[in-house]
Order: sequence, then structure tokens, then C-alpha cells
Amino acid sequence: MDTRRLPQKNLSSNMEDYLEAIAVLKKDKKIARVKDISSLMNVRTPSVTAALTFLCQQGLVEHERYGYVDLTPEGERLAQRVVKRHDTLIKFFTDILKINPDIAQNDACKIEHSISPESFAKLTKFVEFIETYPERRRPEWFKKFDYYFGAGKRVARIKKGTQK
Amino acid sequence: MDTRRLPQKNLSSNMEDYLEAIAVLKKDKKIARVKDISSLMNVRTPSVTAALTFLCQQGLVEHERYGYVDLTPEGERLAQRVVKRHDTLIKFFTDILKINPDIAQNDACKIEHSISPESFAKLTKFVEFIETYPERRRPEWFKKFDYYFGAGKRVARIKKGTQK
DNA sequence: CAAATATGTTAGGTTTATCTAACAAAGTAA
DNA sequence: TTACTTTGTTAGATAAACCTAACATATTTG
Repeated sequence: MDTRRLPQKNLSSNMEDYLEAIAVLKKDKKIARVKDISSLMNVRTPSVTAALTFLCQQGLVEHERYGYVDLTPEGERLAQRVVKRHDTLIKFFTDILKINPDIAQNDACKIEHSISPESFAKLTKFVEFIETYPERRRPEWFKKFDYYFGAGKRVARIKKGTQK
Repeated sequence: MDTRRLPQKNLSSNMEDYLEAIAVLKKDKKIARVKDISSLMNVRTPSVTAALTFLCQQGLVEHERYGYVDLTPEGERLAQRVVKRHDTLIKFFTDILKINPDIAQNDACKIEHSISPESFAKLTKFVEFIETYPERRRPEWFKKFDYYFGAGKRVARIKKGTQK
């Protein structure tokens, strides 16, 4: 198999975070500004300026001095890829593993940068598989599993001939 | 709740990786040397020396110049914590999501540093829940799920009265 | 045991990502 | 429109990880 690829930006976790933040802000507030990115990401504004300079050079962001920040189509594409990962991870952690949303949020923010496309694809299917069951029709195993989470052991059953 | 803690070493992913590598080497080859750590981790030996200097200062590693490398009890404890996370993640990726082992390995190496204790605990239970089913008695859902993975859709069923 | 090889350390440099302090531009309001 | 406030940028410093090149110790072997 030919493993060469089109000029693939290989972004650091950090730069992915900036793209993601810009996408989130644009979605929520229509526009993204340096200060908003800064407070959303808990970094100071000079860090944002530096990141934007880099992302502009990479053709992922458009930004003129003292102006708003926007994503190029390529930047948007990459941002959405991260957002999708984030969302799937959140679903997995909260809906399936029943993790507290704050912690799920935190974990998703880190893992979204490291999970491979392969694992992401499978995890997505896994989540879909469960989410597409209407809540009250979720299979028996899932209920047992919830119980197992709580009690640390399986649902008690009387097994014929195997008591011990 | 009191959130103060005993002097908790807050290690970087990197330093956790060094501890883990030392633990793995000790397990496999009884001893750990700078060169082995270096080749296992794909870094040059000066990087290892620098890391060891730091980990010695933190009381996690014992190492005298030109000698073998060892973990202190505290270092061992931290290393094992990482190893456990790694193992659980590997099981989840390979046994449940059916990810190719190389990719699973890679993903586990990154995620093991970011997953929270809470998520780790739940994931462990989830994996246990499935692993403790003897293979041929795994529940119906799991087989359906495997099919879903392959075909991208659920097992075909004739539903009485709901065809559409 | 001395020479050659392998392994480990030191010195010094690079990159990435952050910060503070000082300055510059834009927006608001008297 | 001038002064004040907010927002953004520049300059320069710091810290974590890494690297190469040069040197130092250990180990192996002729």
C-alpha cells in the first residue's frame, strides 16, 4: 500500500485545541476574538496571538491585526474532526460509563487528541450501537451492566446446580 | 470534602513514560539500563540521563552514575498505576473494540496518561464485566455488536408489524 | 593488560508552549 | 474630541523535552 499522503498538516494537541476553541466560539457566539479564546482555554492573550500567527501560516485560520478570528475551510475541517471526537468521547463517558460530566469533559479534552482514527471509528460505532436503542428498550445486558457498575458484582442469580 | 492530599507527585506524561519503561524492562530483563530505556522509548541516551536525574530528585528512581536504574517503592507504585491503565486500555481496544494490536498499543500509550481515575475505574469494570464471561457464553448483544462492527448495521430482524 | 567497543554523561543548542511587562490600537463615554 | 477602558500585540524570559557532539567510564577481547 502506498502510504504517501496529501500535504497533511500534523498539528500538535495544542494547535488542535486552538482550532477547536475557535470553532466552539463561532458556533456559540458567531464570532471568535482573541480574548474569548484566551479565557475559554485558560491561557493569556499573548499565547493566543502566537498560536494564531502559526495557524495563519498553516492556512488554517484567517486573522488580521486587532480583528476577528476565523477558520479557513481547511481549518474548519480539522476543527470539526476534533469536535466530533470530543462529542463521541463525551457520549461514551457519560452515557455508557456514567462518568460525571465534568470529569468526562476533562478526559475528552485530552483524549480527543490522541485517539487514532481506527479507534475513533470503532468507538463511534460502539456508541451508536447503544445510543440508537431507545432508552427503555436498551438490552438486558446494559441494565445488568449498570447494576454491575453500582454493586461491583453481577446481578444475583440462582443457578440451578451450581451453588457453591 | 477535604481535598488536600499527601505530597502527590504530579508527573508529566513524559516522566510517567520513563517510569513505565523502567518497570517494563525490570519485568522483562530483570534490570533496566539507560540504553534499554533509550531504545524502548525511541529517545537518545542524553534524554534518558536528564529524565533520570529529575526522577531521582523526586525520589522515584535510584541510579548511580554508570550504574543500573531502579525504582523506589514510590516509583514502583506510580509505574504500576500507569501499567494497569495501559493494560486495561489494551484490553478494551483489542477485545471489545477489536482494534488491531499495534494501533491499540499506540493509543493506550497516549491515553494511559490522560484518563482520570474515575474513568479508569469505570472502564476497568466495563472490561471486567465482559472479560469474565467465558468466551462462548458471551451475551447475545456482544455478538450482535460484533456483527454491527463488520456490517455497519444491526442484525437483520423481521419485526412483526413494524416493517417500513 | 591494553586497545577497541559499548555505554553513559556533559555541554550546549532547538522547538514548543507558556508567561509577564510594556506598548499600541480600538471602542466607549464625558 | 479627548480621556478612559478594553482588547490585542510585541519583546523578552522561562520551562520541558528533545537533540548532536564531545568526552568519560566500563566492558570485552586480542
